[in-house]
Amino acid sequence: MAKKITSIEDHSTEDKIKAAARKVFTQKGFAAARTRDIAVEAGINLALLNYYFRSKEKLFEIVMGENLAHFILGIKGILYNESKTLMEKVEDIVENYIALLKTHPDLPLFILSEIRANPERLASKMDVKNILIQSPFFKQISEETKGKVNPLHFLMNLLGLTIFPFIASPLLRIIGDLKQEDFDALMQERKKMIPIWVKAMLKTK
Amino acid sequence: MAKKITSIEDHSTEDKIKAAARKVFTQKGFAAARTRDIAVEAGINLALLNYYFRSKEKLFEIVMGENLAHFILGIKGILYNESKTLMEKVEDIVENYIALLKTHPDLPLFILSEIRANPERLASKMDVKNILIQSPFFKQISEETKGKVNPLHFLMNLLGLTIFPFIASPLLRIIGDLKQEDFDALMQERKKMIPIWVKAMLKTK
DNA sequence: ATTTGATTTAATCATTTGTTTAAAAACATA
DNA sequence: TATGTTTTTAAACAAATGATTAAATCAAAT
Repeated sequence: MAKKITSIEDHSTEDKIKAAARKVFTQKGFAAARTRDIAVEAGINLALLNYYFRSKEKLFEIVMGENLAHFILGIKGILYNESKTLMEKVEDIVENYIALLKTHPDLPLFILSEIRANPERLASKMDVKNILIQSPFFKQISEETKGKVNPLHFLMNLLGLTIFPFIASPLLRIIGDLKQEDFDALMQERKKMIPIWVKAMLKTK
Repeated sequence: MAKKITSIEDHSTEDKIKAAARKVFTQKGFAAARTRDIAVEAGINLALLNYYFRSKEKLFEIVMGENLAHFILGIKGILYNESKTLMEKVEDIVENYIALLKTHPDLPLFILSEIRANPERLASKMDVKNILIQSPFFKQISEETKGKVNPLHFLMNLLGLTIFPFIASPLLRIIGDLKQEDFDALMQERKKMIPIWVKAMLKTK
């Protein structure tokens, strides 16, 4: 197989291809992405793509895996922190995701689209489930709300408030006549507001 | 051009193709959808697709247009109702969308994915913007909250809470070990809860 | 310097896929 | 029935696209 000695150098051919693939796949999705686009973006010969990663499919699996890890494992540290309250973790999660999505806005739509297009691909990553439900964070939702709130509702609310605006940003930007910087400013406001809103929601009922 | 007299009959070839196209496009997206898949789904000869609708692109435009109309114009009546309060309209919108998405769960992801893939296609539908911001609903947000709430935040919250769970349903169903009926039940609960949550959020400064 | 293995290139292949064509079949009308 | 029109079919085409091949180049080791 292909092996690179230049692990210090981040501009190895392999890494250039992977970076280009991440960009093209994430922007256009698997089906619309052309291996030739990836090659051009990486500035390499088309055949090198297959030389280093056997196939478009294999390359995609790698990019998708890293994207998923970036997205989900990124908050694992927060979920498993033993010394913070539920609301402190909410603040951390919101802050983490809004920062991440500012630089990688089309990560959520990419992940969710590809899961819909190919649900079985996710099956192998089902440990996602355990990472979440076994976390102290998940227990805290039940405990600190004394069972009055379904943890799934809590999760949907938190993620819906945080992630949805990025997914719908093209529409929202048209509706609100927003430049990129205006949109970013709105998201910064949400960093502060979402924890407050979530707290208010918890007090109902 | 192709014209059908059998407007009573909903099983004209043209309608069969359109129905099949809606199904395949909405499920797989434009790029991954194969004209042959559509033909098989419709039970017609492949060439008929081009006979009735010049091209895959043209057929897609029609399906997308109808999907968009279904999704956005569907709530126009609610937005422009002159006799209901803001919160009554929130209830109506939530009810409308949860009912719609129960039968058409992949409508939002389809629309948002294709807008991302091809933003200029939406440009023509920019009246979406005016339909919204000129509506009594939009004015009510400012009035009934005395300018304390940015209408865009209000909109993101309402739609995020309502629509996001459907977009993320494959992940949520894995996390929560939910059968389709369990998920539907959760969404029914949200019908009642979201207006309550939104009201609580409005009270926070 | 030569050899050896890894990397890169240009060219080509095989398949998929949107579309077209030409003829057949079905239909309507006189 | 005869005639013209619409609809349907089977076959084929051309372009796009993922993948492969064989030769060239490069780098390191002997």
